[in-house]
Amino acid sequence: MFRGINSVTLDAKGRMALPTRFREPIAAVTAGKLVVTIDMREKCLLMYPLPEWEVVQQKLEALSNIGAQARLLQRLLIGHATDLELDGSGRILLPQMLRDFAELNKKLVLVGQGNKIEIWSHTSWHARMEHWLTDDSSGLVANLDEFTGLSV
Amino acid sequence: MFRGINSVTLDAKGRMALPTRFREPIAAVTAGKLVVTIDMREKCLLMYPLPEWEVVQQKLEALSNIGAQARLLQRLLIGHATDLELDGSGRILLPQMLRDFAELNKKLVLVGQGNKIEIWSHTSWHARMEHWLTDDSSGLVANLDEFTGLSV
DNA sequence: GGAAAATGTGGGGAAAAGTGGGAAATTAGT
DNA sequence: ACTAATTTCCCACTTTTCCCCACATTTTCC
Repeated sequence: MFRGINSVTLDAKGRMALPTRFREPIAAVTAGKLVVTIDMREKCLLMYPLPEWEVVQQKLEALSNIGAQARLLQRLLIGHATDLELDGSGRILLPQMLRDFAELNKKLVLVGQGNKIEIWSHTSWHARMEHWLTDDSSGLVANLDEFTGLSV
Repeated sequence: MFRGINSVTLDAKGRMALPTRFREPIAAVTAGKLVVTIDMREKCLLMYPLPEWEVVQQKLEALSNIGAQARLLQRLLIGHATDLELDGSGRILLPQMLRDFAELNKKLVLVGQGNKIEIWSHTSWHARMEHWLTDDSSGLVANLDEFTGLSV
C-alpha cells in the first residue's frame, strides 16, 4: 500500500502535509481518517489508515491482558493511538505529546511501510540510517541477495 | 472506545477537564456518569464509564471470595471505586484520597485504554515510559511485528 | 523553455476547548 | 445553630484548533 520515502515539513502549528502520493490510497480506503501512534522500538511515529489500525488493535486486544508483556503493548500502542483527520489541505495536526515523543521539529521524513507510514524527525532518521549502514555487526545484509533477487 | 494520550491539568480545586474527544463516547453510553478507582499494579487511576464499571465489578464479585487474592482485589478495586459525574464544563472533581494515591499534582496525563482511561501524574508517566522503553530485559518487543503488521 | 496546473507552505481570524476563579449552595463539624 | 470547609454553578480569559485564503515552489503539459 505505502512505500517510498518523503521529506516534509512540520509548520509552527504542528501541521504536517501528506504527500499526494500517500493521499490517494488513504482517500480510497478511509475518507481521510488516520490513526497515529508510537513505535516502541524507535523514536518515531506510526500512521495507519483507520481500517488498518482497527486490525492491529483487534490483535492487541485479543491478547490475554494478564501478562505483563501484553499489557505493556496495549498500554503503549493503544494508549498513544490518536485519531486524526486530514484537513482541507491534506494536512494533519500532530498532537503535542506525539511530537514530543518522536522529537519532531521542523524537518520530517515519511517512510512508507506497507500498511503504515513511519514519521521520523529528519535528524533521528539520518542518525539511524548511518548506524544501520555502518554497523555490520548485526549481519543484516548477509542474506540480502535472497530478497532482492540477485541470487538464484 | 477510548484510545490516545492527552495532557490535562488539575486545578487548585482538584478538578480535571476531560478532553472533548473522550466526552463524546461517554455521553453516548452514560450521561456523564463515571467511576474512578485505583490501578493495583501502577500508581495511576482508572476511569470507567458507569456501565463499563458495572461489568468489571460483577466479574470481581463473581470471584470466589475465599482466596486471599480475590478478596484483596475486591477490597482495593471496589473499595476505591468512586462515582463521579461530569459538571457543566465537562470536568470531574477527583477525591483527595485518589489524588494522593496516584500522587497527582498539577500536570496529568490521560491515556485511553479501550474500556477505560488511565489517569497518571505527568512525572510518574514519563518515569514509567522511560523505564518501559529502555529496559529490554523483558524481551517485550520480540513479537512486535506480528501486531504492527510487518509480518504475515 | 514557458505557461498552466498542482502541490507545498504559511498565516489570519473565527470558533472551540481548556483553564482559572468568584460566589452561592451544600455539607460537615463543633 | 453557627462556622468552616468543600462542592457546585457560572462566567471570563487564554490557548488551541479549525477553516479559509494567499503565496511560493514544483511538476506537468504543450
